[in-house]
Parts: sequence; C-alpha cells; structure tokens
Amino acid sequence: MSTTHSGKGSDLERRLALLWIGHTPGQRGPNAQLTVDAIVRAAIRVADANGLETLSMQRVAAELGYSTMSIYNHVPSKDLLLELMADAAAGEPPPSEDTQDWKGAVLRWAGHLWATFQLHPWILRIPLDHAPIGPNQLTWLDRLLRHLLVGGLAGSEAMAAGLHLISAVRGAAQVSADLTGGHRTEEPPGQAARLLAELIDPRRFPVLAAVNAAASSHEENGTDGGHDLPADLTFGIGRFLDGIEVWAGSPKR
Amino acid sequence: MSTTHSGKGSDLERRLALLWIGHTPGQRGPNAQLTVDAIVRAAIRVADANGLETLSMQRVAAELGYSTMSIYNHVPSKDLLLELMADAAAGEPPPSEDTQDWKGAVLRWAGHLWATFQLHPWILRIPLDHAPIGPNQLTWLDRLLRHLLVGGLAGSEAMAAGLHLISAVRGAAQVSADLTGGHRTEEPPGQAARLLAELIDPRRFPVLAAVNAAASSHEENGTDGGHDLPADLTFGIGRFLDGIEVWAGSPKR
DNA sequence: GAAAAACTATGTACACCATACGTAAGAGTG
DNA sequence: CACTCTTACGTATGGTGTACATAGTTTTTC
Repeated sequence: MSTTHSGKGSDLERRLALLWIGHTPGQRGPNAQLTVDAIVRAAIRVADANGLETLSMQRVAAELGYSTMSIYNHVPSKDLLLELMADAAAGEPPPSEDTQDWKGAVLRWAGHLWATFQLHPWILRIPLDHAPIGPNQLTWLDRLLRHLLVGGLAGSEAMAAGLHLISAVRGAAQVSADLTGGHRTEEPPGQAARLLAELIDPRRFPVLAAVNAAASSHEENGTDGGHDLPADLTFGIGRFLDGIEVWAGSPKR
Repeated sequence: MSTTHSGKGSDLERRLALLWIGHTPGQRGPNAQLTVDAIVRAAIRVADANGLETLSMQRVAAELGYSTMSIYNHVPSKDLLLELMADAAAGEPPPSEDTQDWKGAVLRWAGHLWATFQLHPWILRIPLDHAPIGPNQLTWLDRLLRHLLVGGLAGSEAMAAGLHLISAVRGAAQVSADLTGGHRTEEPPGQAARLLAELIDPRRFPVLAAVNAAASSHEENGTDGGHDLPADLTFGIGRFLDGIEVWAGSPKR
C-alpha cells in the first residue's frame, strides 16, 4: 500500500492541510468538479437558511446537486466540515487599526465579532473539539492581540486576555441567540420571564430576586440592530479593559 | 387558570416542572419503579464514564436495566434529559461567604465552578437552547451576584458582570477540556503545537507569532490539579474585578 | 500511440439514532 | 367486582454518518 497520505495519516495533519491549503488537487484522475470551497459554501448556505440541526451531508450534497458520498471525496468527515465552515464563516477580521486608542479598538473588534455571530448564529453551536486553528480564526486573534500589546500587556498576559475576551463575546452572543431564536412567535415573550419570576422564591434566591425585580422594572432593550454590542457586553468588556489599564500602568506588575 | 397540566401544556411549563419539581407521581396506575432522578443519575454516570457522544437513550435504559422506551414515560425528550443532567451535575454551589473580600470570594466561586467543569466536562458540550433556568444553576448565579453587590455594583451591572464571569470560566474550561481530552496518548503532545507553529507565518500573523514564541519558551504548565484556577483565568478574572472596583469607586458612574 | 495508474462520482448497505404508535399488564378507585 | 389510568415493552419508521465496492474518466508512463 503506497498510502499517498500514509493511510489515515495524522488526523491533525489532514485537518490542518484542509484548513489551510484547501485541497491539493489530485494530478492524475479526472478534474474534480466539486471543490472543498464549494462544499463549504453550500453548507454555510444551508446552515444560514435552516440552522445547524438540519444540516446533513445529504442535505449539502443535494444543495450542490451531487450524491451524498461524493462529498466524502473532498471532506473526510462531518466534524471537519463543521470546522471548515466555522473558519470560513468567521471570514476576514476587520482591518487592524493603527491607533493609540487600544480600548476603543478592542471594543470595535468585539463589535465585529458580535456581528459575525449574529450573522451566523450556528457557529456558536458547533462542538469544538480543540482549540481553533483555522487561518481566519487565527487572524482574528492576531488582530486582537495587537491592540492588547499596545495596551501594555506582556505576551502571555495578552494571550490570556484575548481568550478571555473571546469567551465573553461568545457567551453573550450565545445568550442572545438563545433568546431571540428560542420562541417562534408563539406566546408573548414576557411569558417565559413571568413564569420564571414566579419560581424565583426570594427566600431561596434573595439576591437574584432583587436583581431580577430591579431589572424588569425598567426593561427597555431597544431593537438591537445586530452590529452594535449590547449594553451588558459593553459594560463587561469596558470594566475588563479598565482593569488591564490599571495593571499595565502599575509599576509592580 | 390552574390547568394542572393542560394537555401538552406549554413546552416551557413542562420543562420547568421537571426541572423544579421532578415528576409529580401519578396517583392511579402501578407505582413507578423508574424515577426521573434515577434516570438523570444514570445518564450522568454514562456521560462521566464514556463521554457525551456515547450517551443515547438506549444506553441510559440499558444502564438501568429497562427498555429504551420506558425512559420516555418519565422524560419527554433527550434534549430535556440533557438539561436535567446539566442542572443536576452543577449541584449545590459552594456555601456563600459573608465577607468583605468580595474579590477573593468571586475568585473562589470561580474556582468551584472550574472544578465542576473538570469533574463533568460534558456539561460544556450540551447545546444550550435557552438561558439556564434550573434551580441549581440559578443558585450558583445567586451566590455570585451577592458578592458583586458587595463590590458595589448596581443590580443590572451585577447581572452583566455575572454572565461575563460565567462565560469566562466556561470558555477557559472548554479550552482546557479540549486540550487534555484531545489526544489519547498518541503522538507526543508537542506535535500539534509544533505543526501549528510552522503554519504561523510571522508575516501573516506578526503579533501572534511573537506572542507564541515568547510563550513556548517558558512553557511549564504544572500538573493542573483540577481544583485551582489556571493562571490564565486567574489573570483575566483578576483584571476584570480590578476594573469593577475602579468603576464602583468612581464618583461619576 | 497504448496501457496503466490514479482519481472521481455513485449506489448499495450497515449500524445506530430518537422517537411515534400500539399493546399488555398491573395498581388504584368506585 | 368493573373501570380507568399509568407504566413498561415491542415494533416500526425515518433519519443519520459513513464503509465499501464499482464504474467511469483523465493523466502519466512506457
């Protein structure tokens, strides 16, 4: 067995190759009509339109007008297809700014990431089996780190802060996606909140009950445009950056 | 309208009833041997032992020695079972401390949450369809909010900060779980990092490459006990709390 | 040129999944 | 007792990812 790719080859090797190089087109056989790129784009189309749960290999194949198994000639598994989709949907990050206003830059970066999640909510539901290693995702990270270094952090600190920020945006986006996508124009949206409010026994959740009551009194959420960060997230990131500023400015470290 | 169960009732009503009350045992028929609690505990056992991907209704039923469909007499869907599992596995949060050291208290709270995720990594992979509304999870949140209020935040600010913190811990735990669970004693663990390092072209990722090089030089990760927060996360939360302290102490607000 | 090799697309087949439906038996109530 | 409700089970359906063998097409090699 000549094993042009060493049998299964390293999982990771194959993965990285597909993520970074696309598919090295075979020299010998007939020219492939199907390409990795076309498959990924079709899959993204399906996910955007009908959600991740309806995405299946056969659905993707149908979208392209090919048989199910043809897909596997270009993409070895559904898991990897999802990974490719996530990286492709992330796309190019916003252009990096050369500014001293690093806090503003980070906030804008977060706004763009937020917008991406609004555009492709299914990204949040892809089970991630390892740290993201796609080219686009790494580019996003690179841009973010740049601003954090301007802010005065050391390398490892910047990395920690970067992952922290990504988590915060992801988490907020997930909550947002769950709320907006949860009910399909069924009951009045207040229903859920009201039901839950009954369950929050002030004796059992003294703090939560108080906070909840205070919050629901002046509930005006604005028609979240989609591109701007919600106030909650802006607050969280803002405080985080404040803390970083203090840290970077302190002499002791 | 009392509508004890009103036919199918609202999805949400059923959900909440199961989460909070367990199962109101039917009066009429034979005494049920199977209980919701036993099912959830069995499912958790399976997930702890073999991971979430091997968890199926038939696997759970087999674990208990019952037929597959009997499970559905107590739990209406797999989705809801997962939700019940998540809440049960979260368990009781650590006892709330009455201390003025709110920053320390939050860090300890985060440490406990971290430990929970280490103990039941599959929680991180449960697709969450809406904001968590289980009793245990709300108790966790309640405890956290208490400390944030001590720190001087207003109600809505505390809620935002609380969700932010949960996201940060979740995100870090996810990365950690991915790394430790990723390779099953196959290649040397450095392999992945090395392969990736080759791909990180300094021209394309100037910042990332620099940070990566600096980090890998003094890579000593310590045998992460499991209960203590990793340094990355401690740093992130620490800066966040610093920022909150500044905010709460500032007169303008 | 001819032959061989390599690669693509397809069809069939399998194991597994969640779960809808129908049936039988048991426990409680009148 | 008869009646009703609930549980537990067996069967069945439509879906999934993907292994495997096959047939067709193009490029390389002799």
